[in-house]
Amino acid sequence: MTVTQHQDPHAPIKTTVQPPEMSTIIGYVLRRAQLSVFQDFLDSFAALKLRPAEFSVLNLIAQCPGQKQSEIAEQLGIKRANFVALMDGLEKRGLAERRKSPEDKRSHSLHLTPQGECFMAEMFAVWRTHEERMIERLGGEAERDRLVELLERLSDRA
Amino acid sequence: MTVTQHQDPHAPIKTTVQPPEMSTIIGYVLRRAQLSVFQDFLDSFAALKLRPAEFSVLNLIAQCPGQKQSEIAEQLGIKRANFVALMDGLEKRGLAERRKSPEDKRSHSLHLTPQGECFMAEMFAVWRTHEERMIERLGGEAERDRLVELLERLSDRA
DNA sequence: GAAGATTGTTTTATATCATAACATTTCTGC
DNA sequence: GCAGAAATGTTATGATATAAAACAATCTTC
Repeated sequence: MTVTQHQDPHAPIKTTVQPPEMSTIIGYVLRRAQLSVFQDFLDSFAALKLRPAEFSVLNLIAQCPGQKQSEIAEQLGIKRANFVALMDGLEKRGLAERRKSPEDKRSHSLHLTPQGECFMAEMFAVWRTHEERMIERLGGEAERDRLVELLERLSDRA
Repeated sequence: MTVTQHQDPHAPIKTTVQPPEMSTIIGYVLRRAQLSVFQDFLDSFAALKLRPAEFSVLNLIAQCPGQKQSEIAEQLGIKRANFVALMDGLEKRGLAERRKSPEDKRSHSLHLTPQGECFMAEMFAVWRTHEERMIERLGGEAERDRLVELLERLSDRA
């Protein structure tokens, strides 16, 4: 429904610009999609009590164990101050641990615990079914690839 | 960098699943893109002191004046309790107003003020340059259309 | 060795979001 | 018509996310 439907066709042309349809606004559609995908993620991981940020941290530690706290935090765009509580949680649950680095006694290098390694198997299984569901929404792997490429163009800033 | 790079090729095959590359995880790439686009939006609208939610509300009111508060809120996925303060702000700035509906004395119908109409012109000008910048990042209008279509498949849930 | 930068941490402030409760008004079933 | 249920806007409250400032310990630079 647009404003013009209510305007007298013989009335002088309005100087106000036409409001853009919400469904064409990139940021809006992007936000809605992100919320929807995150909701599915949260539902999928409710039993494991794992948040997206925690998933990402565990995944990054698994990919490259021994990285410093601030390195992991920065990769995810998390301020190091806010990363502390997140890491405390993972440590309290026995999934990951901080080790004092001998070379740099300021920093903590992050590792998975054996329990954490075990947890990852469950985590990946849950994640894969979630991801398959998203790919199904998109229509297939090809569409997923196209989407990811377009999204990376949007975020590839300095 | 992957875990396999550090594994002895003669070691027994690890039973742990390979961690997925972050850059292939739909939710992650989606979130990063959304943050990047929103950041550009926030920078663009810093002078006008307008947040994405306020932009959307003004836009929806302009598209269809007279809608109830809860209708606007629901379209944007905002809880009506949280919508109150948002609308208070727009009203205090003289951009929009609540009118008591004669038919339903519980509800408020929302309208732009004359000042609000005037503000919309500035708002659209700023928004258009922002949107053009995002389209440029994507590579053109065709890419924007493809992206929007894929994103809508992701959020088209009940 | 001194000055400055880095790392992890605590504290604080702000924004976002969900939930519950409430008064007023409307709707529904009978 | 009326009693109970639902809708609407509002307030209050708690949880979560995010940002910034300050600090101690450590490292780097000169």
